[in-house]
Amino acid sequence: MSRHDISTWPCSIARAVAVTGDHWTPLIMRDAFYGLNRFEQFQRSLGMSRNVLTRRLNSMVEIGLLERRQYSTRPPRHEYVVSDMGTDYWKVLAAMAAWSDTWLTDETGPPILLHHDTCGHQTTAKVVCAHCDQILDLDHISATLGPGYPDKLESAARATGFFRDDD
Amino acid sequence: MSRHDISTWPCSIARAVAVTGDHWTPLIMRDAFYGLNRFEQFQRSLGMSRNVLTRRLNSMVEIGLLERRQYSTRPPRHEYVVSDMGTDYWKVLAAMAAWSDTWLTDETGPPILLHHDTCGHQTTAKVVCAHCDQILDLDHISATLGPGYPDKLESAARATGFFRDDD
DNA sequence: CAGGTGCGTTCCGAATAGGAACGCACTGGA
DNA sequence: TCCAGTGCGTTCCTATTCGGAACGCACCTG
Repeated sequence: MSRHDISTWPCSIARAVAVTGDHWTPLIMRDAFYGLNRFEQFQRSLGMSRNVLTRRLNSMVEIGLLERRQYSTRPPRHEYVVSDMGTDYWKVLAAMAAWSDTWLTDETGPPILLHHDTCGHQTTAKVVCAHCDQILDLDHISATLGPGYPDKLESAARATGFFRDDD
Repeated sequence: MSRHDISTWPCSIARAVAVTGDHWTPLIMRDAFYGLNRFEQFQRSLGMSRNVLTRRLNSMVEIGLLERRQYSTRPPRHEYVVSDMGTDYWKVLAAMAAWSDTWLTDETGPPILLHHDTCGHQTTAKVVCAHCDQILDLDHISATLGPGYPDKLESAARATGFFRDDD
């Protein structure tokens, strides 16, 4: 593990990046949400190297984003279905798509539109406060050290000035 | 460019991944949101290789996530400040942190808590429909081809069965 | 029995990341 | 004036990963 291991940092974002922060994982999840679940489908859809896909699928199963399910015993064949953890990752992709459609789209408009069947309208994702439903504006957010922050690093973290005192 | 170029795919997620989908960009943005804006600060905070940081900062400026601003002429020194595009990327990180705190946290709890100054409560991000404010549940979302979808690929896309017809 | 499909594995060359050292312009203190 | 320290990169080398092509193997289908 000479490669950087950020999965144990006391930072939610670092932990998320450690498991989903490569080029393929979000795209594999996207395809899985679209209903793809077999090796060959992912490979054809993404055009990625087969050995890399093997590795990625294995680690996504290990992480818990996907579950490997056998659909044939002879020959043994598996499909990869989205777990609860994986389903919840949808919100990250939705936020990403909303950002992308705002900032990376040319004048022709977004390539794909989302339709919210519940309300019947075309939609994009909005990220709001889980408590008051207001948009989570960076200017009105502050961070405090949480229970999972390692004690031994606490004083160093406070020295950065990032964090307000706990209430 | 023998390396895979996904930035021109007709997919909002692929485009987002193409520009922010490496290990460091989300973490640099996090630090920038915390108020860091100089080379040395990022390097110390993240412990990453200096040449990689140079490359990443340059491409983030080129993409538009950060703006390079000179704060000293002799010697020429720049700082990297978050652009509007970068500020809006906050929602992706917030969604990522919410996901991470749900699924990647051990029993001690999340390392960092967010406090929403507007409503005065501790909070996490929630991803909702921009139109009706209901949670964007994957089961109630369908996709349609948007105006930016390349015509030449349209029939192939429809053949996948992913997309409902446009209204 | 020949060809096709599904799912990998293996091998190799190319690209990238990481680490350490260096360069250079300035600053601040002795 | 000199010397250490800081800020911001660049350069060079090695370790790792990626992409692509080929191969293997078990089945199915005509």
